[in-house]
Amino acid sequence: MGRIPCCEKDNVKRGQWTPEEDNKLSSYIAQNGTRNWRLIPKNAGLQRCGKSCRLRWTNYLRPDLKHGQFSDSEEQTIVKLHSVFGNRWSLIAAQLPGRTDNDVKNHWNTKLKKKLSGMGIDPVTHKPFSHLMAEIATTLAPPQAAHLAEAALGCFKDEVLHLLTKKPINFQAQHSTAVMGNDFTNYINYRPEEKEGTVEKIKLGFLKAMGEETEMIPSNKPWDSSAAASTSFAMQYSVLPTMPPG
DNA sequence: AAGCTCTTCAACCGCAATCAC
DNA sequence: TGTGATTGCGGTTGAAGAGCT
Repeated sequence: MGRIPCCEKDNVKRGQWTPEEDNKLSSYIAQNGTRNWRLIPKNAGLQRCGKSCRLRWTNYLRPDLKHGQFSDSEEQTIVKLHSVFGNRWSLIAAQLPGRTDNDVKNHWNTKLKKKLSGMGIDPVTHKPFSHLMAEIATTLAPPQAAHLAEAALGCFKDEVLHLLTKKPINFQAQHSTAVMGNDFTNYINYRPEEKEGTVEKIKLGFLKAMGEETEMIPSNKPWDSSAAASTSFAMQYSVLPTMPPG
């Protein structure tokens, strides 16, 4: 049996909308409203499925939509609401006049997620990665923790690699209005001095999780980034090499 | 200049919720 | 109250343009 299709796919055009189609749809809706999407394409003289018309109208043609860049305050709102509601895009978009759920979702996936990751914050839990690593390391017995930590590193390997090998993240600067505005300082509730501890916490957490001797690099020695790179890959594949000698 | 990769965002898909009868 | 139709939602895809080598 299977699902009943929402429309006859053979007779329906797909892909990008033309200005002519937009005009037809807009003028039809201006005169008749948006009742019964199934009939709208037929009545408006469009070879489109009703679902496609609804999407085009709600995401692009509606006169009350904003089409420009997201402002800093809009971004702050999205991040805050996402930390509470998760991927409930329509709920989040409802708090942003003129923005659609699709807009918010796209902006989150293409910009905000990366922004948070780059700041060392997990975009799913909204916690700093260092905290997640520490939680993994401290809440489980070593044998299970080792496997879970491996899995976690697989997920976060890009961010961890960034932390360990690329330029240090400047938490002070990241808290500034240049990135997320003043409110963001309150949103991430941790202190600038955590910068110093981030790498150490990750190393400690994994050493602990792996049941290794917690041999630490003396804090006055610089972290060898090439060794760090191989270390993080090694951790991904469950072999944790000895930390570089001091 | 050409080809490749990356990013963006409009559009599609399928499922779930809601509505109408 | 049950059932089919419609609408809403979130995940995913792919075309187009930008950037890089």
